[in-house]
Amino acid sequence: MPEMSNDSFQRDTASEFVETFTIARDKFSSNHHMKVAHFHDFYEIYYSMTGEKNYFIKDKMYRISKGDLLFINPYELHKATSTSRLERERVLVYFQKKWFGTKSDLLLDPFSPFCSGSPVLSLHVHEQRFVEELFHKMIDEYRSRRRNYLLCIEALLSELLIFAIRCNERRLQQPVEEQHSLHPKVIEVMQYITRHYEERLTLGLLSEKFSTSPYYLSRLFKTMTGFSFVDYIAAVRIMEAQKLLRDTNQKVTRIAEDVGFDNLAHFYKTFKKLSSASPLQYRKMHR
DNA sequence: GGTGTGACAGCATTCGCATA
DNA sequence: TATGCGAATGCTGTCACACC
Repeated sequence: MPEMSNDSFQRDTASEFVETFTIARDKFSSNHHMKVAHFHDFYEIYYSMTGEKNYFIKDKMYRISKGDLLFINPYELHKATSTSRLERERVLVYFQKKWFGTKSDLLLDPFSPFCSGSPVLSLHVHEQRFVEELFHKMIDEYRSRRRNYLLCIEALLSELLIFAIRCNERRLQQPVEEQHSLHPKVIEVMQYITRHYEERLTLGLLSEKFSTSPYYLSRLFKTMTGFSFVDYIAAVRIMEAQKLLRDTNQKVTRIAEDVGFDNLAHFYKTFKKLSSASPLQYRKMHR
């Protein structure tokens, strides 16, 4: 495996704005965590080179270790937490569907890890070498900015996706190994929040509804998902608000109300925290 | 009027620890 | 594994104000 560059870019915040394509390989200590539940409007591919971490995606927790490829769709809620004290090394690829042009059909392939089976592909050693070589070439092109480098990266990314689709197809034909599921109570609570985000939701109300202690529910939620009860509710509400801002012409005040915020000032603060833009700025950026 | 921000008080949530 | 308690933290709602 050739030595890759140590590029880095702003990461693990919902503020990332990726216009076309970004790639980076970086190292970071176990102290580094995503601070909040996290989602964005671009595709993400994560490759783990060393270390271990738990990755919460949508409503499941996955244990990620060396040689694992992870595929995250736009607007999919995710958050990573470290499980070891060791330094970790990873490659991250972010790209927009529109940039990927006609090849974006690969994203919708029935065997694409973006849309079928588990979002995690655990690679054998020879497969890891192949994928790392592709990443190395992508990073080299990305850094050098030589003539037609984006076309070259597009071809390399297509090769990576085709490889992933074939791996996934083979895997789906074999007996499925169950991923790390969340505690049933946590799943129930999450599903309830997703269906009732516009209502008033407190730890007290939900612990009563699901016959458990608020202390225990709060702790269980944090342990299982990596983020707190209130973080999750805020993320679900802001995702819905973003959807309404993109797809409708409703006023911000109305949207805030519709997604469950009693208080407008609080809505603005939470929206900015998770989207790094005010509601109207967000609407302009996504129209 | 609609949008956006800051200060502040009250209280819901989280954390650390203990117990069954 | 599940729960409870006290203390600390920080989220939430209210109000005031500025800008367009």
